[in-house]
Amino acid sequence: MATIYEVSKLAGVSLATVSRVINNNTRVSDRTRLKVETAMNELGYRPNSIAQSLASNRTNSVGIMVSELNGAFFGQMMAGIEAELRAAGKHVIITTGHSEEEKEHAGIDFLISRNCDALIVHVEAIPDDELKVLAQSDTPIYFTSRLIEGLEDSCIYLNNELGGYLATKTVIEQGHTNIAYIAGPQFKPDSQDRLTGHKRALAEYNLPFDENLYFIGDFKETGGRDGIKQLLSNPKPFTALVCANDEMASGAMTYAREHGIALPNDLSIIGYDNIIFSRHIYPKLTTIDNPVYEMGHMAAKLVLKNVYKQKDIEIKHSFEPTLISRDSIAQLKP
Amino acid sequence: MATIYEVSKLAGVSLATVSRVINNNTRVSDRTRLKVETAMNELGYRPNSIAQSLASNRTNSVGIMVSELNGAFFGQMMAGIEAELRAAGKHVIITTGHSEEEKEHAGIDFLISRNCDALIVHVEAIPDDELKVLAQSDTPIYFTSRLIEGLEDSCIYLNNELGGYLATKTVIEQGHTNIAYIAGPQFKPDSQDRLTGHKRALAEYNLPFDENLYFIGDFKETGGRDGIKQLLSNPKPFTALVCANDEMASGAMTYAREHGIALPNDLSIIGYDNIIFSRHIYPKLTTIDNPVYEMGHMAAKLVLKNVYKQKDIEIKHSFEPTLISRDSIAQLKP
DNA sequence: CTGTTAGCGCTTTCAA
DNA sequence: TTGAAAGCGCTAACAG
Repeated sequence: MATIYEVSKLAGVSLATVSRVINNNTRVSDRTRLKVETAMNELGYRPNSIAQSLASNRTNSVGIMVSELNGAFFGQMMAGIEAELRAAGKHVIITTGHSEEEKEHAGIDFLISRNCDALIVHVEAIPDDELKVLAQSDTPIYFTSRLIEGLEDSCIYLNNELGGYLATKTVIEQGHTNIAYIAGPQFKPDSQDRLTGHKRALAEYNLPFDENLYFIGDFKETGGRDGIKQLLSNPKPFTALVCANDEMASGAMTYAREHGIALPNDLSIIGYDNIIFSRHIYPKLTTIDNPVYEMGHMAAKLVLKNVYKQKDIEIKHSFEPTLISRDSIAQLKP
Repeated sequence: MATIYEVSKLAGVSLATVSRVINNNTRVSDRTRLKVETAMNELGYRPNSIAQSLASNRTNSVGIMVSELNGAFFGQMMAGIEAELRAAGKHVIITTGHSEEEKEHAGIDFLISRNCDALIVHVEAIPDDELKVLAQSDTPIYFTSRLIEGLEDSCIYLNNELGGYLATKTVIEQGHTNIAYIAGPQFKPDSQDRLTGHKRALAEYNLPFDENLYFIGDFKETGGRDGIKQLLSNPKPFTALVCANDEMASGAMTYAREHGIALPNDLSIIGYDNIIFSRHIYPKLTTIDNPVYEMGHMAAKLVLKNVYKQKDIEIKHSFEPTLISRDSIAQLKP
């Protein structure tokens, strides 16, 4: 591979000049630039990005940590981030945290050690105060789907409390009063907030929160299956089921159907996230839209603005969930 | 951030010695090693991976290119690769090709320019001969889900012809003779092979291939919708529908149900890939298992063995698809 | 507008 | 077993 040195020799200029044309540094005469470019083409020269990074202390790469590489939610998130960053000539290094505190720490350490210019991370297990410590690091770090007190400017988040409220309110307004709830893992802030919203809606309509109608799932299909199974075995009957995400709703629907429960007539179900396949399951799932893709974009923009100093970028930190009405909720006839 | 130089001063040894303990180079006395390690801890020293890369000409990173970041198929692929590589202390740089020739070229160029030690790519648009040229590059490059003549040792692939054959044979054996087929984009080798298998099964049972029962989709839900809509409007009736992937099968199912077609009694449907949600749609989709996760693992192992010279790794280049029987096929009563 | 010259932080001969 | 020293390929003052 040709180096900058060979280019400079062939073009009859100095190293510095070659470097200037590589970096589009303005102060190069057109004639010189042409000479250099010709030499570069002739040699098939391509800058060594490692050397560039070492010398400039910039890698043009941003580290991403998601919980899982597969899974519709994180797919959307990554896609949103990558699209924006790539368009700006930056690239992403992706790693996973698997929602485990230790692995999340390892992932962040790893990304920092790769000299990323910035990090965009979706952390679920590490508590807020440790995050605040991490945020002191030389590497700027931004958080998705999470609002950390004191670090608001580094967060892009969804109003999950509102989403949880919306979901439950929606079924209540269809006449349901016996409403079961399958929550996500309670160490995850998202899950907590959604649950809080659920309780607020209940309270608003003077409905009690009943432990017999409550189950904590794992945010996966199995959580939905296990949840509805448990709920069905409790003494308390219910006509509606609110799930803290679409995967669990899907799992619950499959189980319900297998056990002769007609959907949505015998049981109304609402999900959360509006992941791609929610409209392809049967009945089509009514759910709460979580604009993950847009949030991914915004997180990337935040980096572009703060770290790469791009101008004219508007940042929106807080996103609002919206109701997506489809076919999985039946109006309860009195 | 502390550098190796400061560590060497504090430990009272040379740079070279510090470097040796970083790299577990054997020839260091225990006493010296201890001194150095103490100094490293004291300074909170962490090697600068960029500098390491520049000096050693090794980045410990492997570049991955997939078509999409979201999508169940690629999620599985990435997860398989990353899990294996990460366990070996290597990491991944991920980029996308979007199944477009130009973008795929750009993606590969980009990864090479990042000095990846190797590439694992899922290319769909670039033709074989260009791939052979790319394979000459200094950066070793491996291919998933594709068999390129002359580059067999660099490929991890599925026998898609067999899968296509299996799918169609399965519905034939349930008594169906009027079988529609929704193919994937025909520039993709996978799609071609699956179609070839379909035709072989047809031929084996002396069934004609009828253009009226054939549609080319886009491998997405919309392809399935558009496909079945078109097929239904053709004069030729059919009792079974073979889809070249699960997404399209799902789209077709949704459309069919919306139009009063009972599944699977009025129409049997079989998919391909066995992506996660295929078991959660209704009716549960009978499909052909595509062991993407395992293939991802294997691609990573190939890199570990060939590039990082790890011993005792068994490589399997060719994978076989298998039938996953679920509920979307009905036996045709004569 | 262009060239000179220090490094960036580390690895890797080569000698000792 | 250890150290000295020459780069890896490039950027970024600074001087001209």
